[in-house]
Amino acid sequence: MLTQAIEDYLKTIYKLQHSDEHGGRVTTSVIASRLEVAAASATNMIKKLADMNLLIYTPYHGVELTASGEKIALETIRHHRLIELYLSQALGYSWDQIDAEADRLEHAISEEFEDRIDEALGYPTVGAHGEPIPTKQGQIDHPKYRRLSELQDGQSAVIRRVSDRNPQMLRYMENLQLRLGTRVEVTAKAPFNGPLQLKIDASREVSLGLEVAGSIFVEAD
Amino acid sequence: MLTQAIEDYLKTIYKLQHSDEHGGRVTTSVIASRLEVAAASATNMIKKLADMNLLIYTPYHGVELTASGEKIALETIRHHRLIELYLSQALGYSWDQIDAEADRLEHAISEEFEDRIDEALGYPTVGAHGEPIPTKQGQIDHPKYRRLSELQDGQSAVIRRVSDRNPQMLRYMENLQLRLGTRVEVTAKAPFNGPLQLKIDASREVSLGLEVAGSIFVEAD
DNA sequence: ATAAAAATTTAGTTATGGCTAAAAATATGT
DNA sequence: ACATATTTTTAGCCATAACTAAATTTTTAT
Repeated sequence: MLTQAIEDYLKTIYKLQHSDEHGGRVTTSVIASRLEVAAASATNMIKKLADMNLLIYTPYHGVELTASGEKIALETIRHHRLIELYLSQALGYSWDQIDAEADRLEHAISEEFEDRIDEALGYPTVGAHGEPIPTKQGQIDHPKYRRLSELQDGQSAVIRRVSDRNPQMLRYMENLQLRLGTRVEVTAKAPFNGPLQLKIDASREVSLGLEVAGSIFVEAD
Repeated sequence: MLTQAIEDYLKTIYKLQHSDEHGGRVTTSVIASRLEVAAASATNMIKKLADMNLLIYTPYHGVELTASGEKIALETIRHHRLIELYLSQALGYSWDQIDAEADRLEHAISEEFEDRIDEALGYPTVGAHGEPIPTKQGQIDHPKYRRLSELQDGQSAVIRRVSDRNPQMLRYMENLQLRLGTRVEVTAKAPFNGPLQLKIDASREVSLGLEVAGSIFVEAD
């Protein structure tokens, strides 16, 4: 019924719909590249999902999840984020390892498992990388944080979320002790898209490239 | 490469080879019925596994795992039993729930996950139902316990393993507080394969049917 | 406006792992 | 020993979900 592939597509489409990067338009090629499959494979699956009324498909123009498609996506995302948090809190996984493990486990766990780790974690609302965790009823809000790269010289902020796209980058951030809740202050900003100088926890100073700074989401004072 | 189906077949074949019930001969139909697939499906998979050198197949007569087939089977069984124990110890699952959950998770976890729960459990050698847990190197021993149903009137023994085949029966045992390590004494045995009278933990007395008693393995004094 | 480029879909293929029905081999009972 | 029953295999089919190559549609650039 609900195969792993279906859950993966719906989850990916949901995330694309709610990311600012593609202007709301979720096309075949973006889906395909995120899932690392050929565009033709994505077209096939999209048609199948449209037949199942999980999304609305306008050929050549993109897709949009229906209410039932979104429900399944949010359930999958909830599984993923609870598992990620459990791996890091209960089993000592590092930031860069949890996504890959959760990608496989999210399709294998029961509702029972979901409930038990939810309880063990104290009913968290935010995942290991700061993402919101949808409730069991499918409620979720998307707080709009600013990218660290957008801060002006002299501004101070607290890290609220980091992108989980690149494990190597996550490892780099972890080494710098850039964690959720960490206070950072931009002490200098080099021109021509140069790196920014950062004071971490009011103590250490580091120079941070824009790619990394753009992957860190902060709440400014 | 190693699909879920392959791991399931190898695990099942290993267990059948080491169970006393079928006299060592592991046939297509026994495999098929354990996995709840049609006999023709089992034949197909068996031929595939033989091509992969994971087992030796004598058409119309049965299969025997090769060293590499056994290695994969033991890794899968190790995953399964570690997960079962983790579910019951760390997440509070009951005896009857862990097998089904572990059946799905065993194919999804990484070596990292295996190592972490192994450590969290204190490197256990015995699973939640008393089964031996293969080592990472694939070592395992099969202690030969007697069935509670085989004990004579007046004999006393300690429960060392229970069959995990029937969840309802597991729930029944759990309700009676028949656990690993529980001391039991046969106080009476009804003739003509009748039930046996059991004193549990030197206190409560219950009457136990032979089917249940045959699913409990004990170490007699 | 239209030709070239890019994105998307269609058509056809592959691998996995099920299934049923029919054929063949093995086991059983008299 | 041999007819019947049972087990197993073969043959052919189906669904899932990937792929490449070719055709089609949309977008972009002149």
